[in-house]
Amino acid sequence: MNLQTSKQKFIDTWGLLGSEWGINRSVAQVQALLLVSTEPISTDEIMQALTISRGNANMSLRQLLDYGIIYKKVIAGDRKEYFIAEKDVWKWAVKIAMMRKQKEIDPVMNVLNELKEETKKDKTTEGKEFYKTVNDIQSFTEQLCTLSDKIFSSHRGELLLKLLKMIM
Amino acid sequence: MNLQTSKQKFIDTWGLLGSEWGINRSVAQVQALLLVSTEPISTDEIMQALTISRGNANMSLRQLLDYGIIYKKVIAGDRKEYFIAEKDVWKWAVKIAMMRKQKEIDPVMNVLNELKEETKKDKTTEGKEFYKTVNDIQSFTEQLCTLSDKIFSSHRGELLLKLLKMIM
DNA sequence: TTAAATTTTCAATATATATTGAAAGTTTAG
DNA sequence: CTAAACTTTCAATATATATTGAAAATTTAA
Repeated sequence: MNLQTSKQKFIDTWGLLGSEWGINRSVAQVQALLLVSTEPISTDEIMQALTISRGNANMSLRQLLDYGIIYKKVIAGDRKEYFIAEKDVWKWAVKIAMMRKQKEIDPVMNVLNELKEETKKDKTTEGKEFYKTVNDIQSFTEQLCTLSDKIFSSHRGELLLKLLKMIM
Repeated sequence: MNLQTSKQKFIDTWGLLGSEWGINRSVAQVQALLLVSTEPISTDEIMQALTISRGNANMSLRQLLDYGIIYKKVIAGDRKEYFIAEKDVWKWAVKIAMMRKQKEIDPVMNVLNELKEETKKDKTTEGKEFYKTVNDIQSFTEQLCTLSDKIFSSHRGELLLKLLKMIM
């Protein structure tokens, strides 16, 4: 298998994983393509490499720029925009995790807190059971978020390595 | 807001979160409904409570049973099947995490390992760069999986609590 | 047995999500 | 300025995913 085929396999696999985890396939593929590109590439090159439309390529690039996991790169003497990927896995993984937490976990946590507040004073068995269920999920999630915040906010995972050593 | 309304809000929120993370909305809602039910409930009651079809209710229940996060409950003198949820958040969270790792992460890790194997001997700059990219992702993921395995395999999160204390 | 109750299956259908592509908007070289 | 190069937008369309519902299969009470 040659390198180009390997790169294609990487792009396809990454796209599939994304779609299984609620990240648009094209977006994941564009990130993958940029990750395995040695040179900055333009929208036209992305369209060609992934056989996607200009609109799709543009929207995927904007989303990745918003996430802060790819960058624009100016090429002297060329009007086109070129793009490169953040290559440090830690950096981009942290950004994706933070973004998804903020966009999807935090709103759920807010609802759970509201539900706790609303049922706190309910003294029926049913009310107390509901409160407990919500509270269990809420405090479990909070613990996981706290731990992952700590791990991700420590530079380049030194904390993770320390923790791994500690518990092995 | 009364308890029934709160329960409905919980079910809706849980269904939305599921769909954002690649878990079928109905499946997530059925789990949520069982989590907030004080009594075992039947397929018909689920259909009515969530206004979903018999086929959908049945398939969602089978999936949750497969995951091992809900159980069948026999009610004496009744031919119908009744269902209850695993209420221990740790237990069901671990099962969901393990299942998704096996189904979605492990196959990706296998591809990454294959790609490393295929490009290990490539001595071109491009080949070495690709190898590094794949290796970075692969070893990062491996570290996270190792840590989460340790946390999740320790009973009811005592390890998580220990880790949290340690790093605060 | 057998027939009513219950569960399962899956082709048809509906819904949600992703993608296209061309028109509109913006930027820049000359 | 202005026209070509380039980017963005978004209604139309295509694709993927979820859901239905009725027929088939299975189970069980009598």
